[in-house]
Amino acid sequence: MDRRAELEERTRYEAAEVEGRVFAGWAEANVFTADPNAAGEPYCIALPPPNVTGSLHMGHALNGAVQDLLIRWRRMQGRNVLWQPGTDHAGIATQMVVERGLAAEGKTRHDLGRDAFIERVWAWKEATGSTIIEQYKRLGASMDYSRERFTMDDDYALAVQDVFVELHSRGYIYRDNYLVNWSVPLATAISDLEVEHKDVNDALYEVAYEVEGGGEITIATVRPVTILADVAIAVHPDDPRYAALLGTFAIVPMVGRKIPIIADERVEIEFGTGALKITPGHDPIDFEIGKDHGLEALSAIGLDGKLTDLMPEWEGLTADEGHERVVEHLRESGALREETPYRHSVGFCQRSGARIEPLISLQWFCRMDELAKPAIDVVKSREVRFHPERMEKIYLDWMEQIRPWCVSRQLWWGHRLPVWFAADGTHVVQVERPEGEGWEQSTDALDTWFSSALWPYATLGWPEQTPELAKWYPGNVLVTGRDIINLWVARMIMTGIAFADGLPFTDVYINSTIQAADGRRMSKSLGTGVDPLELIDQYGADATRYGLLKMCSTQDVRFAEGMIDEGRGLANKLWNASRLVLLNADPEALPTPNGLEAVDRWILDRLAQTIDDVSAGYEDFQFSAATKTLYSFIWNEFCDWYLEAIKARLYGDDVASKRAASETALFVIERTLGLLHPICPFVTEELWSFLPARTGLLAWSEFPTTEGIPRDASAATTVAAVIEAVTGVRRLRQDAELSPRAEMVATVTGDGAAIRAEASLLAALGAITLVETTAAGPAVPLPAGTATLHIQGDGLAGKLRDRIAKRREEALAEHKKAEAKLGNAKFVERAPVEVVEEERERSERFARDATELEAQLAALDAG
RNA sequence: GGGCGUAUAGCUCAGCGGUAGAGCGCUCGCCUCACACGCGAGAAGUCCCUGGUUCGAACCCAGGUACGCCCA
Repeated sequence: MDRRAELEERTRYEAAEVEGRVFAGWAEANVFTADPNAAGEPYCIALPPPNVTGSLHMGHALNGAVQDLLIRWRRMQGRNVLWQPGTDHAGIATQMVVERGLAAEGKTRHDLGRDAFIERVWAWKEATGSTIIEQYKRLGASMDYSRERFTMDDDYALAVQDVFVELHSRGYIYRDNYLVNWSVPLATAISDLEVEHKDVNDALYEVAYEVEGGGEITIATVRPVTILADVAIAVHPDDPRYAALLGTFAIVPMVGRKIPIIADERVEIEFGTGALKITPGHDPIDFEIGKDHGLEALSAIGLDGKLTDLMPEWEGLTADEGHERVVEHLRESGALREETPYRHSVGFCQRSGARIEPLISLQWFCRMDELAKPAIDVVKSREVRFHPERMEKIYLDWMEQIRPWCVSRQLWWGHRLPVWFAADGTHVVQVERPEGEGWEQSTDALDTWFSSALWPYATLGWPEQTPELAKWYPGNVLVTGRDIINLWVARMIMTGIAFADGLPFTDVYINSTIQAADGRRMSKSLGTGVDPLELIDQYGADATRYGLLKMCSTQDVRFAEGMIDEGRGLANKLWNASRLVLLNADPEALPTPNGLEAVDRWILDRLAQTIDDVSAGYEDFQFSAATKTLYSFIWNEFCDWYLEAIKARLYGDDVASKRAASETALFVIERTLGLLHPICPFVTEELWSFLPARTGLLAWSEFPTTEGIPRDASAATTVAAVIEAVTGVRRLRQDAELSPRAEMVATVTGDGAAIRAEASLLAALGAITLVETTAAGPAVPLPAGTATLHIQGDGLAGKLRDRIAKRREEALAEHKKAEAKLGNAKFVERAPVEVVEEERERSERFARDATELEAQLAALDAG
């Protein structure tokens, strides 16, 4: 079947039929493949590497749509683009996935041993690790898939180790016994950013401790089980209630330990009883206070989550069981004075959902303050810009009070620390195994975010000076979600400055968070998730991309499927508009307009404006605005008016007129496809293949500019008058209950030369025939302000009496409003002259309209 | 406890000093030779509340109310 017949047959745009084929075409032509030796100013985006265990969710889809828009747009502008894909190894998540598989076989990772387990993880990764990257293809993402990287690739792993060693040698990385966030089920430390805080209903217990030498002191606690590890009681130095007790000792209930009563300004006088039990082994503030006062840290709960031998008969109980026993014991002994419901915020492990135990353990930390300093400066100086701008506050707030980062994890899957222990317990930090016998590598793995912090340059081959690194680093843009700003954006900037000698990107676009339709968080566990792949199946990738980009501006949004549907509608509309033109255009016509009529000049003027607006939208990260501009141009201007206006010319016998219409329409379509391509790549590429005289793929074509497109304001005025006339006549037909296609005869009064010249346009669009007569009928005022269209027809005015009366009321009301403004001396005096002038015109126009309508009513009533 | 954001048509959202907008939904009329995933017409809004600034406020400022999110 030839292409024309094919186009005739395909009366709907079928995304499912097109997308796979078009994508394969791009792949075959290597459109996405980046070449460091190619010409063009470099432009680089590193895909924030999704978790290797993940599958595409709405956040990824939006994120991918934005990045692909930028990349396709820049590619069309002739930039040498690289969009770098890949995944991160997600230590905890991946280990959990593989352990679940083992559990199904009745095994644990300990049955296999570390090496065999890691082999098994690799096997899993080889089998399913590229799932999410494959899913990005469904979205049309034009990443260079040949460069897919993984944070555990051999050379990447070396880069990670180099950074660790370097940070250690600069004195940033150190090992210490410290209170960390401990996840009992995962048996590992986690960082502050992996802890989620939630409000929980607990109880506040007031417990009396005996004071040596008589009396007692009552403290308040939400975790009485930690009493077993108390090492002091602290009160505020200015608290008169306890001044006399300072320097004396209290006796810890149950265990009988003698502990000092000390003064510390960090105690809140108003909280509880004002006396704070100090348990450095289980609370961050207590840990600090304990350190400053030289107190020992005891642990009531061990790393296994069970009670230690501080109370030998309870050793091995779970923390919850221990809590019950302690409360029971305190109650029976009479030490428990008060138990009141208490709601407070508690940390939970993001991955396992378990309550975090703050526990002391020996971990590796990275001091961040010095790394943060230059990274703060580049944001404050706007070398790195956040979009929307206010997002930089989140970054700066965190960076300016940054704390040491616990980088070690007690996991098997991940980058093992380049730390080597000798038999005597001493250690060295270096990449290579040291010479000699008996060295054991640290069993700890690095926090996954430690390795992903290097993503923008380690994927380019750093620390080797590769052509890729030379070409694409520093990079341009990072597109991500707000929750990632501190986990990632901050760390990429910090390490980029410290190691790669430049910024990983200069713009950070934070995309909206998409909430479920009911305003809740979109999540699988809540069952509120929407699968973007299902949307792509149902509506097509173009529609999904369009909808996501339309939905998201600078604030969070509720998911609205209607926006996706709107995208589908637009794709179909563009498809059919193109069919109309391609199937009916002069076969000799090329997209180079000549011999233009007013409506042709009008649509070209509108096209030029659209090119400016869309380009500005892409440039300023205003993607939602760009989708709206394109929608209204394509649908409401090009289809609703221009195509309707030229149908008669396309079907008619006037060769020159048909030729001009064909050329103009083809030209507008050609440019529009280019403009829309970054948002809807599939339908535009498919249509491109049907254009006459095109070369190559749209994805590689030049992005439209306004160069050579004539601007014509007077054509815009004329067409606006025609549109007003046609709309007015349609309204009259509806009100008079005439057929929508009824031919109408009209006459123009007033200064109507421009509209008289467009008689054929009025006929084509509105079935209106202009005649010269003095008979006045129902009036349609035209926007030029001085011309009026009078519709001829027996009895027509009578049918329209209500409408005429209503319009008169409206005109009077508007006139009155304008007069009131003009009557205000201060307005006339202080408002800009244009505004006053405009108001004057409005007033006159409404007065004229009202008079005209009044006369018609009078004529009607006179019979 | 600290911070950020949002309240505009039935729904989801634009607009951010000078005549209240879109899509969907709704009402009415159309199978008009690109599209019924369509075409035409229409109804629908104390722009959260109270003050203030201004000739003029949905828009700026202050306070309040209600939601949402982030950080500790």
